Amino acid sequence: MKPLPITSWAVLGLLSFGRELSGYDLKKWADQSMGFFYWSPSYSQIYSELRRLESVGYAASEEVPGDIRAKRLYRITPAGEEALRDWADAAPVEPAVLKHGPMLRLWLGHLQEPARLRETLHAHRDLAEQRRAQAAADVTAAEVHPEWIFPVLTLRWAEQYYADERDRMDRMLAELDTVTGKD
Amino acid sequence: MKPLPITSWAVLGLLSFGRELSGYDLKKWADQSMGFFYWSPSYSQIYSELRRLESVGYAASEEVPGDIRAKRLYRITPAGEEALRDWADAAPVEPAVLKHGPMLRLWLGHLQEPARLRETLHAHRDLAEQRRAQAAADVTAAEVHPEWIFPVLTLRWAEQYYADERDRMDRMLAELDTVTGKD
DNA sequence: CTCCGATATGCCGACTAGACATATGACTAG
DNA sequence: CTAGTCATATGTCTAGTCGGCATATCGGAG
Repeated sequence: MKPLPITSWAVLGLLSFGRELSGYDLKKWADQSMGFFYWSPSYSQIYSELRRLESVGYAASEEVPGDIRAKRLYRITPAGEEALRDWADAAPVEPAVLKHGPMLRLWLGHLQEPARLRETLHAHRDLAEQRRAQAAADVTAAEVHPEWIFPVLTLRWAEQYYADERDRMDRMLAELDTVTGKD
Repeated sequence: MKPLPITSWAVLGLLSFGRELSGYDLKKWADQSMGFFYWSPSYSQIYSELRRLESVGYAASEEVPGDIRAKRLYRITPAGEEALRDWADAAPVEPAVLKHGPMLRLWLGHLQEPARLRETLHAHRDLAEQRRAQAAADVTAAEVHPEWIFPVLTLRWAEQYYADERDRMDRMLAELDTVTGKD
């Protein structure tokens, strides 16, 4: 019995809030609730993780005939809940990993027109502000549910994270002006 | 002729500073200089990227008999430099992606002892401070070379990034205390 | 009336990480 | 003095992951 990858536990974690979800629901909800601080696994990934979780007995599913087309709803099993708790308790926490495309571009700044570079960084700054606003709105919507306290904490964190990101970009743009002489 | 993945351009970018480097050198230098804001491609990845870059004519190499064992030094070709410039100018910049393990743990906070969770977040806080200090030291070492201005800008950004990360963790730990009643 | 987007699932190819394999000299702990 | 570990240097192999495409149907926009 080999250890499961983190993605498996993340998907099982989505199920651990007690709702029955289809693969499609799961993806949408993952994008919304974990998307601010963690990756968004692709649909294909989610569907194959669900099959794996079911095969090891951590999840169970049933076919539900829908209006448009049938779907399969998954729920966590008691065995799955126990395994998830054990994992959260014992597994080492890997450090945060960042893949920052705009910074990579800045690092290669000697290859580009300063004006073009500034455009790129400015677009990133605006995106950060959009995400901050979205996180702020999600906090407001979620904090009325006391059982979502931990997701709310991460949303508050995300709001600050994207505010910081926006402010760093503003400072970086100003610094870039002094370096390239505003040309 | 299909487009190359970003990693190819990142490796070519490492060569664009004009030095001749072995795959081993490249990995070490990538860890040091881009590691703060971008992933660190594995050795296997780097070696296969170098072979690909040479096969499309963007890099050239020569065998150098070393003291201990021979090594192969790569350099960028004029065609590679032009292709890299075109890429930097034209390719869309993908948004930054974060994979934040400690936040994932907080999101699943209902599964864990509050004390254990606090340990995890505190360890992450200390790691952020370490990285901030390292980035600050690298800024000092690199800013004496005027041709490294863009890498220096990204290092200054990284110093602020990890300072912000540290401060957010401090605030999050305080907030967690009020939520879980310091138990 | 046709095209597009949302629902819902899944395959396939390409990309990526990480463990391991190999070879050797230099340091270092018992 | 000798075994173990580290650094150099390159590479194979497995498993994990992403993104594009395929499929099917319904409702709304133009």
